Amino acid sequence: MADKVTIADVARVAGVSRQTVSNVLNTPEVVREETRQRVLDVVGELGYRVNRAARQMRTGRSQLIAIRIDPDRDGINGSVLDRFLHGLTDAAARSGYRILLYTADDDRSEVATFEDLLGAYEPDGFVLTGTHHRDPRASWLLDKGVPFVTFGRPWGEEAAARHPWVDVDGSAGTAVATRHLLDAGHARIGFLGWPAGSGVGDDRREGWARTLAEAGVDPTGLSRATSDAVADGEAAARDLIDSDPGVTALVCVSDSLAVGALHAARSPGLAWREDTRPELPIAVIGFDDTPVARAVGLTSLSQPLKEAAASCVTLLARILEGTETARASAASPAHVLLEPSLVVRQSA
Amino acid sequence: MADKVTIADVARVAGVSRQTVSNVLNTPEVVREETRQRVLDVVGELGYRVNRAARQMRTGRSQLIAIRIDPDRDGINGSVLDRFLHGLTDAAARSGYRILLYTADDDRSEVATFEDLLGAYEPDGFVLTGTHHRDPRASWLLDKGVPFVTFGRPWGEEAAARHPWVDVDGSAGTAVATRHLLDAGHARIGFLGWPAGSGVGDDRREGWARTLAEAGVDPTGLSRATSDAVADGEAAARDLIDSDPGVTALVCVSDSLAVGALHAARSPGLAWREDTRPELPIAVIGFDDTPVARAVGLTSLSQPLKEAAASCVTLLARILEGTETARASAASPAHVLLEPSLVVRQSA
DNA sequence: TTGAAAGCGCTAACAC
DNA sequence: GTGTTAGCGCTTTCAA
Repeated sequence: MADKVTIADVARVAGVSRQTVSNVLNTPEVVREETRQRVLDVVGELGYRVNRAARQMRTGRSQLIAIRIDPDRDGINGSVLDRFLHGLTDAAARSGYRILLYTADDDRSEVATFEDLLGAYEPDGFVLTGTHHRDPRASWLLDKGVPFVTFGRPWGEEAAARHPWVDVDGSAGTAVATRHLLDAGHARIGFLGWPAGSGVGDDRREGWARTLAEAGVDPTGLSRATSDAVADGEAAARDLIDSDPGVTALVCVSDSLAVGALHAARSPGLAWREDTRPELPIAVIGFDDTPVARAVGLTSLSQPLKEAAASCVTLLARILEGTETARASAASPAHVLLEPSLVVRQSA
Repeated sequence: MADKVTIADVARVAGVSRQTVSNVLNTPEVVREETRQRVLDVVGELGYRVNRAARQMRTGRSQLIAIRIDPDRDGINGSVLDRFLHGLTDAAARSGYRILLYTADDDRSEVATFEDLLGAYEPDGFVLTGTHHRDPRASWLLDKGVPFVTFGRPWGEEAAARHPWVDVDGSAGTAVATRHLLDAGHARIGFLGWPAGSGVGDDRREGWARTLAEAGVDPTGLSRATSDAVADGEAAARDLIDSDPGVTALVCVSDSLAVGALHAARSPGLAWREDTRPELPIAVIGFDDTPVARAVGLTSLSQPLKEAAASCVTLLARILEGTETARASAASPAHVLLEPSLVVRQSA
């Protein structure tokens, strides 16, 4: 183990009392410049670092932010959360926090983990991801007055705006994608989405529908809903293309569905279409700009995950360090909405 | 915040001393069954949880395991570490530990982070990934006597076997892949790898070369080395195929290269080969079974990451909890070598 | 501006 | 088998 150097060692070497050292570290403005500098020198010299456990006992602050890590469900979209996690770890470190990981199988077990963590490690706050309608996790934390930020809007009406959040504007993203396709000469642009009811999915569909309508194209009948798997995306794309031969492009709610759509669009079964419009292959745009998109040349919408993570830390730190309490912030919670950007590749 | 309930509360309600409660929790065998049960009941009733910070001050143990999180470099292989991380978080929780995250840009800054972390949060141990020749991180931890396990063998001769490690047998994996191709009727099987010098890459190449040689095929000239990008894989595959028309299958060191190889294998430029052997398309096998492999139908070698993570925790916990010190374990460090498994898809 | 004392919640010794 | 004492390293009163 590293040789443990305490505040007493620093005090002794610098020839001051322990409290003076503590003051230099926590309230430097109260110490004379000369003393301050001498203490700081000794701190550097000895490689002193405040012991978090001891400080925590006095202040009740652990400098820990807890977040859940998921197994990548479908395997394709998993990478999104990972990039977010990296950004979070980075941003947290810069603000003097560290990230504590936990796993949970569902909302209920996650709440149980909250209790566990809060009782044992006492993280100062939580970052919640994958928020959804009537999220019991947010309610629980709100109830206990535990500081937290969500990456994802509070979709449920009831919980709306009762806690700070950071999100990426999905409908703005699909709007940009749709406009890109319109500009490229496509008119009948389809949408492959998830079943209605998921906040994220509905939001992304809305951006497509709105943009299409604005361009004078009726989106009715041009949308399909399916679960988030490559095979489902392929089937849905095929169905849509077959039912409406005028469709020349597809905007998808995820890269998983988009990869499936790409399979369908490039399949030999579609060869007959070459008669109809030989030089215009079916364009496909995905969402999330995952490694898979890069690998298969899929145009996709990229989320500014680094910025999102940094915003989460900023918002959380504001509650943690500011005068405002969790409850006070609940009165008028801050939020950040970021814009995704279109990464154009061969597929569109 | 959750209402803080201390050991004193439990003692009072149960009608025993604080120490007895502590004994029930830490050395239950020393307390009378009847008392033990009563105390446990009160603990459950009050929802008491030991405060880690306080315990840490006494015992010096934080119940924290630190690991670095990387930004996914090439984007494809990144998912491997993520699945490992999930498994680690899970396994650690089951053993009473939590995972603390940190980032670092290189070995030097990682060592600096070690010092920081050790001085402040005092993690009980580290899990190192991406080990390589002459790894300064392992030496530093070894030097300080800090417990750690590496996911990845100590490739350098000098550090060999001086610390516990867990790894997946890359050469066994490529051997299985090569044998699979041989069984399918392929003879001239190529290999797309990384430049010599990386332990992992050399190991994987070795498995292919050995198996091919065993089958009576001289591997000379059938191997190409390149950096780990899809485009590089495609170029290398094309080069290999062009230079040796007899090549009908490729084993690749990573899914990134394999995806590139797949592009080359399926490209129209190879149409002329149909004359040579119409019913035998060029087979490709990757390594890591990433989401990309699943998405593009690539046969690939899957690492047992969950088991690897669990083994890391087991090994670390043995040092942390056993009588053996970090130094003692350095004398004859335990290690675990796991076998990857072949996931067969359309590509081979 | 600096120093002395108290105590956060816990567990390792030791006494009972 | 159970209770008492002390102290981990720090910060927060309060006094000098």
